Amino acid sequence: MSDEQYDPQALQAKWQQRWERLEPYRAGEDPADERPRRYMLDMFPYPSGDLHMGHGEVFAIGDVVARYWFLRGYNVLHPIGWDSFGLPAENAAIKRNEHPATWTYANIETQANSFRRYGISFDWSRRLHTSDPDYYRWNQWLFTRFFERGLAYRKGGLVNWCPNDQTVLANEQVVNGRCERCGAEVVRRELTQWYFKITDYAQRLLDDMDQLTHWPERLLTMQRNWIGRSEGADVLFEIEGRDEPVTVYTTRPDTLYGATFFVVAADAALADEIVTDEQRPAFEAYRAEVAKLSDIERLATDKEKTGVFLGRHAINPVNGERIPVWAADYVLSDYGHGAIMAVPAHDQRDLDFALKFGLPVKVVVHTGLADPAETGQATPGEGTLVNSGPLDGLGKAEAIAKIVEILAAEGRGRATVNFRLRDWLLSRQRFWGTPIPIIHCPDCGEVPVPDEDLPVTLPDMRGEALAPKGVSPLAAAEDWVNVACPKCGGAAKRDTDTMDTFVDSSWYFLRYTSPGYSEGPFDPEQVRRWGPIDQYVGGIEHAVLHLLYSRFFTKVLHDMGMVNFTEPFVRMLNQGQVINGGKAMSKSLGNGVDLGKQIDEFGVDAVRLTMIFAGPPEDDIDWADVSPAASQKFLARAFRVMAEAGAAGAPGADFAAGDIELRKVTHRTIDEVTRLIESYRFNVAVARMMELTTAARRAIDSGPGAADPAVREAAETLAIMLSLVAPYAAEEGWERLGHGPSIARATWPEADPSLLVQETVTCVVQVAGKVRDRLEVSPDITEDDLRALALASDKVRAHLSGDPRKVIVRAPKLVNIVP
RNA sequence: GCGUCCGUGGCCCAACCGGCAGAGGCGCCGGCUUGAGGAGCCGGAGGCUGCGGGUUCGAAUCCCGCCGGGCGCACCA
Repeated sequence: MSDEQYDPQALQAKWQQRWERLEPYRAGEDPADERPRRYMLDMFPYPSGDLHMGHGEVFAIGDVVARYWFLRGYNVLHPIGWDSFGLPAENAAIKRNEHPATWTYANIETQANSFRRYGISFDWSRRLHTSDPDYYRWNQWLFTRFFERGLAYRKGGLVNWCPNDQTVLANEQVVNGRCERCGAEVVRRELTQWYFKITDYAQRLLDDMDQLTHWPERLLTMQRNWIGRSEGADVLFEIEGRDEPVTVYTTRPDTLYGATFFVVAADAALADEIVTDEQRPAFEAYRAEVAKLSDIERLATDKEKTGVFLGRHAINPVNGERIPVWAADYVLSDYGHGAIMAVPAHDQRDLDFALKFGLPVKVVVHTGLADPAETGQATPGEGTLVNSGPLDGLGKAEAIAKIVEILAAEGRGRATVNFRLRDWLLSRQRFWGTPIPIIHCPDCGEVPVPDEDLPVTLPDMRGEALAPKGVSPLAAAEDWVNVACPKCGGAAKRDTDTMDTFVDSSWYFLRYTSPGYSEGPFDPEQVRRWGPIDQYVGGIEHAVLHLLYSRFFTKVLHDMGMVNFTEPFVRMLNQGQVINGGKAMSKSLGNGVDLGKQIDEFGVDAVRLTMIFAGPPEDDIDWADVSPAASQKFLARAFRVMAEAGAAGAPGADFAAGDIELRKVTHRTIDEVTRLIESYRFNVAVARMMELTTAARRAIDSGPGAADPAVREAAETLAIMLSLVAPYAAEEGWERLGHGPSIARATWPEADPSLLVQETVTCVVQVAGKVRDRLEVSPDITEDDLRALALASDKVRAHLSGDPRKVIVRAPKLVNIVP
């Protein structure tokens, strides 16, 4: 019976080769192809080495969906590519004294081979690598378009600097004061950098979330928090001795009468401008102190308030009161206007500051709570306005409306909206990325490289030349840097920074629709045909990185008339992590599990099945809790059913002649698995496949036997359903059942409704909520009949002493009698 | 601290709209098979659904409060 042995490695060798020849997963390109289209995408990998367990999970999940769509008859686009620019390649190049491309493309080949073995249903013909000049030239082209529209600009300011990676970072890449990539503490530096004006799209990024009805709620919440919209008012304060008034932003203009001091961000230009000569030494000392703090120290919530008096006073516009102006680091220079009015009675931060420096506290909202000056607890809640002139007696909402009206009439303020979101800092002082296509000309300024000169390719640099020096390595490539200005022809220099690699990934999903296109980043016709992406699968860690940036890019491209939708990803699934023993796998813990070794030991199918069966796709998988060996056992069992059924008969049997009991199981399974796959409960779907396998096994051993058409029907059904998760076993089983390759071209089975109806159902009869009897009844029994039947039951009557008070009938499944 | 999701046999996990707590897997125990082991096949045990209250004829499911955990936010005025 060795013929029915399940030998995963042999099947892999056999079918991987055949699939490569058959290409069953190529997206249909024929414009006359009438099949409905679906676009399935997994977040493309960074080629850091071979594929790891995390990849194994994402791609196994995505493949269930893609393969299901193939079987449902869709024209499916399921592409793969590599996010191949980035720091690790550069670091490897320095260490090995070679070009970053060497390491990068070697890893890509390794991963591509592993993907092929892993049996993912990719359309390999659309493969792309973001580090190819053919790809990154379009980054440059897009950058130029953004620049022309004022969406890419350069400005100076304090930026996040990673001392380990020796480059600046976007706000999104700083997590709790640490570099998102390497974990080093980020410091702040004053630098001139390129930005994308994502803040122009803040409101739309928020509004269009209405379209994202198939995104996980927590992901939307993260983006909402990140964008951080708030409503409030701008209020103008005069500063004694300064001509222009200073604007502050507040969400509580109703508390304006309670402002007892004024705070300017210590690092804001305004502080430096208005500090008096007398206070300057103290201010400068303070500012230097603050500059030394890391983000982690600065943002510690339990940190004591610090600050320094600037020697000046501001005038409260509503009552003319003189209030002292301080500098402090709890006010941020890049939010609002970098200055605030402080209302210590009703804002905890202001109160902490006031109590520390002995500043007055004035209650203007009566909340019924104790005096903040006494308790140290600010009262930020609602109440009735007091000590506030025309606002007295009003509630919060009325007071805000009224004060805004008054301020507006006097030209001293207006209602406004603010966002926490900052512009996207995109320049990086590293080599292995897309050169920014700008030429700096002493006469013409920032001149974009003309489209016909794109791509600006990277100069050939390797090894030590790439070592981080705090400025881009490109600056050292003099032949490359020095160019003629495209406008005036004079001597000029290229910008030496490269783009954040998140630029690359912000539009790659559009390129897949026409990867060879040379007239633009993508063929708008093909994007219309395939887009937007029906299902995207990837990690939640990209919530306010890649997923936010891609949404922004899509909107800009929409405004440019290049795409016909405003949201790129219709449905989003965040898979969980693969962990081991309750902890993330890591080298330092020594608890890593190697995907390749798991596959060597258990086979691709068993590893994939384990990933899918472990639990809901968004849950973490603890590899210590699951059993690839058990998966392999199940696959062997399923395989034997297919092989035995195949050996006992031929395709085309009349299923209707088969064993009715098994047929019912098969069709109930089809019905349930279809629903389970469509609702993404893949783990439960696998459980149903296991049951079907058991039922078929029983039919072979102790029922009608392997030759019964119902057994064949069950086996064929099993093969097709199993192919979503275990393509090798399924494909071989399909062949044993007498079908030609590939199972990817088979049709998803349909349940016969006549086989789903049950002749009888078990009705539970309860007395006072306790089960006392079970009745076999017809599914369409009437309530009255069921009630009579239940009351006639001896077992029920044994628990009744007289007439029941109430009888609840839920035909046909339940009767509850209340005695 | 605030918000949010979650807590079901020893373990991973099911349970449609509130209606018999258990589908599937791991582990454990037993039987058949085998020279033995493994594999295979068949069967079994195992629970106050985190705790306390409430709504209901009926609660794992809905509501409130605790306890424990995950995630997010946390000087953004």
